[in-house]
Amino acid sequence: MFLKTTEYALRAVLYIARESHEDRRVSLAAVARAIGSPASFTAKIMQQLSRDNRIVCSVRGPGGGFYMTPASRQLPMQAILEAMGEEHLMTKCVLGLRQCSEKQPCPMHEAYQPVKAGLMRLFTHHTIGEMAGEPEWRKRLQQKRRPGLKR
Amino acid sequence: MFLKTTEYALRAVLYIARESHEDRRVSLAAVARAIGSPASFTAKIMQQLSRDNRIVCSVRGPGGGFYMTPASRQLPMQAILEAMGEEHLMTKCVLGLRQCSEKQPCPMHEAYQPVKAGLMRLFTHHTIGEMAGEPEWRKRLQQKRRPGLKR
DNA sequence: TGAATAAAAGACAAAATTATCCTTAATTAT
DNA sequence: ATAATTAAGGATAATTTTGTCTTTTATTCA
Ligand code: FES
Ligand code: FES
Repeated sequence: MFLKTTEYALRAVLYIARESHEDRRVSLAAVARAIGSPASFTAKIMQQLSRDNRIVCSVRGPGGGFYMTPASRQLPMQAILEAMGEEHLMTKCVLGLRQCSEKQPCPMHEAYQPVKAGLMRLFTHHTIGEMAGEPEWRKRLQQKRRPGLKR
Repeated sequence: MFLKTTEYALRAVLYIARESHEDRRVSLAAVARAIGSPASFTAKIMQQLSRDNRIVCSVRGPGGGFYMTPASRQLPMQAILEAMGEEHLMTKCVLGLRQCSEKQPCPMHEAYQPVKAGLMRLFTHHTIGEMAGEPEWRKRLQQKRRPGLKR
């Protein structure tokens, strides 16, 4: 579905949102650990996410790290996709045609419509803060290491 | 969503299904033209799709080309994904975690469920032949060339 | 002020995907 | 049989994505 970069971004933002809700600022290392992605790669992703402090804010130096303001936690999930340049995935044609519309529908368009609508709804009708929600069973953000795979 | 390879595959199969319904066999060149993908790349994809004649059948030599049997047109769309090794996309976690299940749901799992179900339904409840259907407005499989982009 | 810390930025490397080209094998028609 | 046609297969290249490493900049604290 999404690029790995974007998947990491979604996981990272949800993690930071949760920590920020408890007024905790988190380091790059902590984010990487929490979402199970390589630290130096995570760094690049965090740069995209904290550009202009649009989604997450960053502070350098001792005790620094990343956090989200209550305001940015009110952003729709879509904002993460936009920051990663993958918002088109919600609206693109399932066959990869340049545009998806009723005007010139592809053979799958009609049947795909509900899925597309669901995707759009998923990312526009839920805020980051809401998705990051508190219930214990919503905590999973890191996959268990695949045994015998270094890193 | 899918790899470009898979998008091409979906378009190619739908095209061939339609032609086969009219008892026409189509050449590689015709397929590439119809779906707007580079011919030599399309060749590779066709190889995957005609391996063991599982989805499309191929015949070499003059007048040769590709076609689908009525039986293979009865296959669910999913079969194309399987042939391309992308069937996991229907069931994978939207955050990219290794497994997606109620047992260990990610923060988006609940909200994502309807989309996932829709995706699965889309590819399991529709046959290739059905998707390739006849109505005029279902004919679009090729995107107009982007002006000023060589190929 | 100076040293330590942590993210930003940039250069580079590896891997996967996308794409091209050339040779081979199968089939048909002459 | 031979030549022509068409897909299969293999090698290689370009591009994009993914990942690493090093240097720089900002911030804090002693
Ligand atoms: S045009 Fe293909 S899904 Fe809408
Ligand atoms: S566990 Fe993430 S979508 Fe199901």
